[in-house]
Amino acid sequence: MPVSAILVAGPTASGKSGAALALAERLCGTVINADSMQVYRELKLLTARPGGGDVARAPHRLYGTTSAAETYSVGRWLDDVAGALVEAREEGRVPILVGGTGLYFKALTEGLAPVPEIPAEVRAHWREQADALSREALHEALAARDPATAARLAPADPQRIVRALEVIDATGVSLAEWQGGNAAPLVARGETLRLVIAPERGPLYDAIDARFDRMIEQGALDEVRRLMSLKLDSGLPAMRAHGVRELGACLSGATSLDEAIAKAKTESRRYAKRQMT
RNA sequence: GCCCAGGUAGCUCAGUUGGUAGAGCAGCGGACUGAAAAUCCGCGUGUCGGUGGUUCGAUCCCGCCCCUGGGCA
Repeated sequence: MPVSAILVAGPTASGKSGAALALAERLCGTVINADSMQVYRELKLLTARPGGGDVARAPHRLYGTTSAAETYSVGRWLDDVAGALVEAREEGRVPILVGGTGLYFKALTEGLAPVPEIPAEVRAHWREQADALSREALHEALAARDPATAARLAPADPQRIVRALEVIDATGVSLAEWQGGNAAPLVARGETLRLVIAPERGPLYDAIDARFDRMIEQGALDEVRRLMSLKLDSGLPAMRAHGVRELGACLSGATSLDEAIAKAKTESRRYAKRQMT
């Protein structure tokens, strides 16, 4: 059975990128990003994006390709990956996908519901509603239009409820129905070699802490200062990267650096825990 | 040395008019279909600082001791 792609997954700070790079060198591969945050150009240090030395050793794709002012998504990633896969194959290189975003791997190997792009006005409208309404009211609004999807969602889960609302609003079809028929996956599960890096909890947490200290030494504060100077909407995905809010609070004088560092480390640890489940 | 205030979950603290205690955060388990580094769900036994005493019964009241703040010498 042919292996059409290698997938490398694992929690943050587990050494995925290094492993992928080593494989790429040995197998004549192209490293392709499967991380939702490493796509943002302005976030290099905080997302531990592969640097110049790494990029020189093997081709890297889909890193730092998007402005932090944009909202990236699984859908966009699938489009981008499709191109990167074609390119790698044409060059005779093995695609090595590496990243911590489980949803991206899932969409890659299982396909995604073919929901059309939702107009920006519709998305903006429901996001405003989410801020304006109570959680219960938002859930009731969905139940009135799309009882099937509403029944599957927790009333306290505004993010998914907003998504369901914008889909029924823009397409007239229930999200539950859309999700019943996925588009064909880009790579079949059986044709992939899947590597999962699963470190012990204790050493992993130590690695997370040590890596964040290194980020600070390398100028993570400046990176956040530059990001802040763009005056972007705090609801943007890039603004939710671990450390952005914490270091931002420190820069504005709201908290001490030690406090910001401790909080950012905690966020990363909690994230690693979620990645492992 | 003396006087005050504290010592309760990993941390910050609440509480029990005496019937062995509970929140937030952390932590742990889990879910997940275009914001996923997101969003959401579930999980609370800890010598209630130590030791004597009063009491049917003490984490709570009393004595002594230890520790931490603050004040006075």
